[in-house]
Amino acid sequence: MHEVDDEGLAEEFFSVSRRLRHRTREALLPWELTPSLGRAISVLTRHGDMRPGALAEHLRIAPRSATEVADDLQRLGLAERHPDPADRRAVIVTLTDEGRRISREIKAARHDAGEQFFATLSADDRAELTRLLRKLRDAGK
Amino acid sequence: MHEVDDEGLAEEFFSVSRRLRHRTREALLPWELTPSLGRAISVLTRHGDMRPGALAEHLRIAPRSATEVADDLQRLGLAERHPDPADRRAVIVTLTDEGRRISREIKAARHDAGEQFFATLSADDRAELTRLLRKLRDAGK
DNA sequence: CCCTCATGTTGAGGTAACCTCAGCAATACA
DNA sequence: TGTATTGCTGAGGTTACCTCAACATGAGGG
Repeated sequence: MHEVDDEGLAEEFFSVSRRLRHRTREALLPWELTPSLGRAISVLTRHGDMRPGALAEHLRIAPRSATEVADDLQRLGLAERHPDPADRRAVIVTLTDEGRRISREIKAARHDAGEQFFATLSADDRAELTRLLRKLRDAGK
Repeated sequence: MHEVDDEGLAEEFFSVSRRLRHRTREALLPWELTPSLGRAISVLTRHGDMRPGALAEHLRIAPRSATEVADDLQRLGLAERHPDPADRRAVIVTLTDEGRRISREIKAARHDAGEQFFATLSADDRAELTRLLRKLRDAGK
């Protein structure tokens, strides 16, 4: 019954996070996709085509970095850039048919990987973890 | 009241983890230390001088990467390498006086940063989170 | 004592996933 | 119409890892 060590809490976090990334990477290996591209595809699937800036917001990365993500997706033939009819400065990143196909495939794989990784936890624990993470994510804007 | 989405759980994790890293980095800014060096110092302080291999285990990174961490600490004058008297293949990484001094200083700063980051959570929530992270960390060896 | 195998560290070289800064084009606004 | 803002991207970092292979040393068998 010792007090909670917050420094250690952060360390636990990093440690678990790195392991999770490893697992996710393995799960995506059959498609030669990195975790970050997997996340991007999943955002595009869930929220529909969007501009790089919006993608950046969803992924919580700098706008410039979303350009890179779009580049990679495009290079893999999973996404395309189209001019935004509403604003000639902007482009819209859209998933290709292939992108959508892959998206469906990896969704299952990723779900399994998540399942496996978080399977140590009971359904209640997972719900609890989700609640705690949301709190941390939403804190400070 | 919608069901828990495991894919999202992983995403939450990455998102929160990156934010935590940002915060930690800011906290260590006065000492020009990166989070990973901060962690290394804290391991050396808590568990005493050790060989790179052991450091790698504690940090859960590849042995080769611990060499790099040791390099950086040495370059900053915070650690030194000494031959292991028990095994001439090995070296022992020891904190310098400066290293120990810094260690004490940043311990407080890091604690504060952790405090601040996890302050959103109640004491109970923090305990709960620690429990969940330990479970995840210890799962699979 | 030698041979082989395992262990500890490190050089070389690579990667993912970010970042900032500056520039260009287009839009919004006063 | 001039100025500020917005959206994207080129250029050029950086961090924190990784693998692979070399090299020295140590440990155990015969």
